[in-house]
Amino acid sequence: MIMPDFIYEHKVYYNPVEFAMHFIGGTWKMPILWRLNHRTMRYGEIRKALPHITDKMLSSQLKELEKHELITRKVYAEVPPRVEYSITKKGKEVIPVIEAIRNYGLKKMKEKGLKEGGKPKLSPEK
Amino acid sequence: MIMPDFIYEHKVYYNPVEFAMHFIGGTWKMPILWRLNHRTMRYGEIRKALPHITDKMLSSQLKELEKHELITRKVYAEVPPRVEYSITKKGKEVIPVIEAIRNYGLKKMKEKGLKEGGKPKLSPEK
DNA sequence: ATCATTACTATCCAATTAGATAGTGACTAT
DNA sequence: ATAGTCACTATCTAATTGGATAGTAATGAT
Repeated sequence: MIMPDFIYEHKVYYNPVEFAMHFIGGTWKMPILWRLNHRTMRYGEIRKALPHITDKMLSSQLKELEKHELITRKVYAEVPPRVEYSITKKGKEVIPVIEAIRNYGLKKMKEKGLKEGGKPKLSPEK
Repeated sequence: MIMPDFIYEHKVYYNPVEFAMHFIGGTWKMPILWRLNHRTMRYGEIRKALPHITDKMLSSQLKELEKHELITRKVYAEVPPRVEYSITKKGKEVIPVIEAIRNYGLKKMKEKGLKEGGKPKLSPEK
C-alpha cells in the first residue's frame, strides 16, 4: 500500500511523518509545547525556560503554534504588557508524541553519555 | 528541573527532543526505517519505495543510519552489485516513535483532508 | 565495440531555518 | 527628563538541508 502525496497550503507532503513534522517540527515547537503543557506561561517566562531561544524564534514559533491552534494567546490590557500562552486541546494531542520522542532522546543521552570517552558528557547541574 | 545541555560529536543539544532528532530527523530517515522494518531491501528497492528521493539523499541517509547502527549494510560480491539493507535491534527501538509521529500525521491528514475547502486533498489512488 | 545494469560519488546551487542585533510603544517610577 | 518594563518587529547574515545533474566501476549480454 503506497501512501499518496498530500497537498496542504501549497506544499506537497510525501508521507504522514513529514506532514506531522510540519506542525511540531523545528528546533523550538516541541520544547515550547512541553513547557506549556505544564502550565500557562507569559512570554518572558517561556523565554527564561528556554535559555538559548532568541526573541525572533520564540515569537515566530508561538505564532505558528497559535495558527495551528495548538496554543492560545491571551492579551491583558496592561502596561507593561502581559501576554499569556496556554496549550489547547489540540495541543495536548501532541504531548504523547513528544513523550515518545523525548524518551527516545533521553535513552540515547544515557547510552552515549556513559559510553563515549569515559566521563559523561552531561554537563553538571548548577 | 532544568535539562542541562548535552554535547555530542562537537555539537550542543539543548534538550532530549533535539538530541533524538539528530538520529531520526530530516526528511528521509524515518521513511527509510519504516520501510526496512517491513523487510530487508536492496538499494534500488528502497529508492522505488520512496518515489521522490534522490540518490544523493538516499545514500547519505543510509550512511548516517548505518553509522548510528540503526541499520546494517550487506554487500554481495556480484556484478552488477547487490547491497541489502536491514534494520537492527537499535533501529527497531525507534519504530514506536515513528508510529506515534505517523499516527499523529495520519490524524491531521484526515482532519485537514476533510475540512479544508470541501473536497479532500488526498490525491486519488492510482 | 557498445549497451545495460546496479549502487553508488561528486559538484553545484536553491531554499529553508535559525541566530545576532537593534529598535518600538505605552505607561510607571524616580 | 530619563530610565525601566515587557512583548514584541525588523533586518541582515550564517548555517544547514536538500535537490538537480552528471559521472564511475565492473561485468555480462548483444
